[in-house]
Amino acid sequence: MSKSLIVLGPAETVLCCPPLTVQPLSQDQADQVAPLLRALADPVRLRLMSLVASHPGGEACVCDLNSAFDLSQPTISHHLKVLYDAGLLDRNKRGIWVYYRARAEQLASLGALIGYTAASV
Amino acid sequence: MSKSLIVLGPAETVLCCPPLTVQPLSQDQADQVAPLLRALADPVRLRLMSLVASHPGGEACVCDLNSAFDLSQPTISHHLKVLYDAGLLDRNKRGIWVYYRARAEQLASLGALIGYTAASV
DNA sequence: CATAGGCATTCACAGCTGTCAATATAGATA
DNA sequence: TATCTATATTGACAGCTGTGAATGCCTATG
Repeated sequence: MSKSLIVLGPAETVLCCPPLTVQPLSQDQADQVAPLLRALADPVRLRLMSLVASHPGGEACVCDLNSAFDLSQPTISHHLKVLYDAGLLDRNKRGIWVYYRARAEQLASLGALIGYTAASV
Repeated sequence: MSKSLIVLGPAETVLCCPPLTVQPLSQDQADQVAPLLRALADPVRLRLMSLVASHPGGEACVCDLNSAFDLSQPTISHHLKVLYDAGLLDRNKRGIWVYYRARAEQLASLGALIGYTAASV
């Protein structure tokens, strides 16, 4: 029930909300949360997110990500940008290479919003 | 890490997956999960979902849902169908009225997949 | 400098999505 | 049966989305 302040995107701020099962979302809240889900709601971006999030060190180089897909480099770059703009990935350029890091707090917030239950399936 | 069998849609079955942060999703897994997120990734459907899920009794009548939006009845019906087809809502017709119920297990699975963390923000 | 490699951006296009008006369907009731 | 009410379906359309080809930008290294 306690509302938590989470950081969104390069410099945005969003006041988030209790779990779906606890209280109806306001239209404003829904308008803030939906873009995060939209960003995740694509098979390629889901795989990108899990590749980055589960990578040793919590970071993955784009060079590694490109090779995991049968898609063009611009397409992968586009998907990474969508995740970054949504505030789900951090970007970090070191030398020639660009590294992305998952924002665990954002994922945790989203997860708690959607299904906050101790009982497993 | 343990894979759990969850029920999807009117009669579908889906083998689900460990949290994004634990292990990369396979393409097949991503293809199965993405539609669920797509269904949720709309402000209207998010509000519909939370209205139903947080309704006393866990059930909500369409007649109540329509009045909560500034949208036409067919549009609400369309969004409910999307959530139903994705396996996130159950439908139940009693007399003239139709009641929808949230599938808590599905929401819990999705939530655990996205952000399974004890640490709050 | 100049060149090469890693990644982002632009442009273009087919396919999908949210919306409403019109219409259909199903159940209750007269 | 006829009619009314609640919900679903169909058809149409503007706007968005995922994709690749071509190109640009930055950084390291000759």
